[in-house]
Amino acid sequence: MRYHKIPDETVRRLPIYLRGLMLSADQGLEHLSSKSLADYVGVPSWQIRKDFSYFGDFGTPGVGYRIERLAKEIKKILRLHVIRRTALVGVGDLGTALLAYPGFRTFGLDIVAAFDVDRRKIGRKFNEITVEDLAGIEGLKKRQISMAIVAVPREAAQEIVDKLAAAGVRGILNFAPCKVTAPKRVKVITLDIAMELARLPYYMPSG
Amino acid sequence: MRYHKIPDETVRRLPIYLRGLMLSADQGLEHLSSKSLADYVGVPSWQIRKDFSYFGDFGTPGVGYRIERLAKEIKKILRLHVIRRTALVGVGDLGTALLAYPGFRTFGLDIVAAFDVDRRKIGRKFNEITVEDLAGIEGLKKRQISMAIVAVPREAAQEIVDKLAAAGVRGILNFAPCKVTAPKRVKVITLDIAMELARLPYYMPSG
DNA sequence: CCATGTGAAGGTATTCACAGCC
DNA sequence: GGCTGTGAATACCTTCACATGG
Repeated sequence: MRYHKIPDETVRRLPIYLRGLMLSADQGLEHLSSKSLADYVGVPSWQIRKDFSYFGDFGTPGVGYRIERLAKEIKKILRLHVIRRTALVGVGDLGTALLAYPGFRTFGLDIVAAFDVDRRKIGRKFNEITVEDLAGIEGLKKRQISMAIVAVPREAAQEIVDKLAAAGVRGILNFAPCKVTAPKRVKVITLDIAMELARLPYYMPSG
Repeated sequence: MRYHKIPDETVRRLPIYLRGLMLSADQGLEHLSSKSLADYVGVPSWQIRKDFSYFGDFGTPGVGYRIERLAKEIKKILRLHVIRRTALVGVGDLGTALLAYPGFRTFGLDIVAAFDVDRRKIGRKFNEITVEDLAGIEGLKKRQISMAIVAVPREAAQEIVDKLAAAGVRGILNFAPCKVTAPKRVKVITLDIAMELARLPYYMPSG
């Protein structure tokens, strides 16, 4: 194996593999072939092997991959080997759902704070998390929170992103349906749910 | 302009453009240059022009694009020119949030039915939609519902997809964090929220 | 003169096929 | 025999530069 930059598309697939590996580990398996994983996650086996080849030799020909070891390595590459303390901004319908969503924990992502402007929500508890006033964002750095989820209306999104950037947050998952800009030191991923649904009809057979 | 297959990546961007165009139309604008749209949606102007070039000549050199006409054409390509009646399966935290989500309407997507197994939820009303028993899925075809959103736990997802496929649904947006299979006549897009967040640390400067 | 539309160039990701190893 | 790892071939997408047209 030689040095390779890991392609973005591979990075996008790594969490898929990771989930598959962790679920297999839960079932008590030790080894897994690229073919089995392929069946499980729905990515072709050659793609899986190619992807893994970018960052090391983890497989044994004739046997497969050592699940435990590979999972650990993928976590390290994705920088998920440490628990990521995450803040949620915007405790509306979507925000509340995200607070309750169990899937983040799987990846070592832990929502530890929630913020909202709405006075009626501040102080209320959702899933062990007490909603705080927006002003509290300033204290994120001290609380070692470096990631945030933005689930506020479109009009408020940019302002919130600015505040988060100022507070030292370095990664933001934005659910608001708009472009937001941030300093280079902050990575923003925008996830617009409606847009995923919007391209579904295009691919539906017979309109 | 000659015949071109529209690349998948372009299809992925079309809803972004569409939203930008509709918002510009709301502001009373009639024409828009690729440069202005670029600033607005965060996609380079040459990419926008290239994307539009795949399906026709809608621009006027020196002036820009006629917003109204282009928006209509994009809707037609994405097959969003008719209202899409959509069913929601799984009225948990996420499902409830999706029922309340205003963003779908923008694209002519209309959630008109909701299903759940939970007896306590059946009969309750969320946002004008009364939750029905899962068995009601069978009647989707008669009700002219051809799309569905799946927001159930992982374990139930495949079974629900099977039911939906049997009921004549042709497009499914799956929020369950797992691979699901469906007949070729049904297009499935899986959107795993946790996975988007999981690749954020990789791109965060300085870990 | 300004902005579109597009060939051509360049880059990136997917797919294949098979050598090499257990 | 079975499965990995990878160069090479292919397909796809992005980027550029500019001819073309209002």
